Amino acid sequence: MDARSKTPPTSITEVTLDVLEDTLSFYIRTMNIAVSRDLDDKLEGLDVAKGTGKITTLLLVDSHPGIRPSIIAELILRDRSATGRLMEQMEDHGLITRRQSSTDSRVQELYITEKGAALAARIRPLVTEQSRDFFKFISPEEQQQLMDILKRAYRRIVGLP
Amino acid sequence: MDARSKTPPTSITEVTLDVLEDTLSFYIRTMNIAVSRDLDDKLEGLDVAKGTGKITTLLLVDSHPGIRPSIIAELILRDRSATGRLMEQMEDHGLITRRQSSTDSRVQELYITEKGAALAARIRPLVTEQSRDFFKFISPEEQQQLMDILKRAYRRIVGLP
DNA sequence: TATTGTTATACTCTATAACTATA
DNA sequence: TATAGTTATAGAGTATAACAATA
Repeated sequence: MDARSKTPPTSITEVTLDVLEDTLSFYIRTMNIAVSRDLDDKLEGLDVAKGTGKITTLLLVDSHPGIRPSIIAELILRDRSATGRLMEQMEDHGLITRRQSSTDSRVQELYITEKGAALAARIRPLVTEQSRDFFKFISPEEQQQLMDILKRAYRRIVGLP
Repeated sequence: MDARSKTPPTSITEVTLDVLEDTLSFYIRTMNIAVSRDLDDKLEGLDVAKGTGKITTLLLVDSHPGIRPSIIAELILRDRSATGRLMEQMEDHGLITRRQSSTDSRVQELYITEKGAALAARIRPLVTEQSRDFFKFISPEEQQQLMDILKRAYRRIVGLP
């Protein structure tokens, strides 16, 4: 059988997504676009909007003073070069500071600034709320299911127990 | 209480993700990075690697001859300008052709080429397999659960019933 | 020899706005 | 006045490779 249609579709309701209809990675990828766009809107103008990594970095540095860029790199799934540029950008914005470690001069220690701490405090509720609101039409039980499974996947991929 | 640690962590296992630990959008965004990277690897050199949209476009045009760019734009969550550039790129690669509609000269009809059809046939199993393999460590039942929920979210966002 | 971080490059995506042509 | 598609631009992310300094 062939799913090919005879006349061109004139509305999205006449379209099927071919094999993507049942492909989990397709939904992850498209939902990422939607949820990231919504998050950017909610954080507009806030110095951590746009792109993945800024929020995680800010919260990690705030919660773990002295954390190293290479650890953040592993957790946000970026390489060291991308992470380095991210740190530089956040330092330029006055959110974090970088210090050379006294015990191993190759490594840097990251510390939050006052401005960074204030921003962290401000975005924590926003980030939580955005996720909850965005998935509002999915029941809390299913949201939890979804998160449990994805959390397991994430932890496995970054190498957490 | 304060989750702040006293000494800098030296391994990712000593780190907690702050509020992101329980934030669904965080996991969607990070899993997107991982799954997209893996998909790019699996499709390396294949003219549809890199970026979301090329695969969907190729399969949609193959399954729905004469489909319009604006319909594809809605389904891949891009605006018309981004979609237009995507169409141009795929036409340059000889995968699709664009024709002006005879009934409404504003709209274009997209058609697959021989080369495009061959590529579509080739990637269909690859795309399905990639998703299955990538989430192999999650049980088939849970994969299905995950997909059902995300599919519902996707359909709601693009405005499908 | 491995690790941490830097630099450079080239490519792609994203968002916005202004524009043409047609309905 | 609304719709389909184009063009231009600025900002961001991504991948890769080569590099310096240190362990």
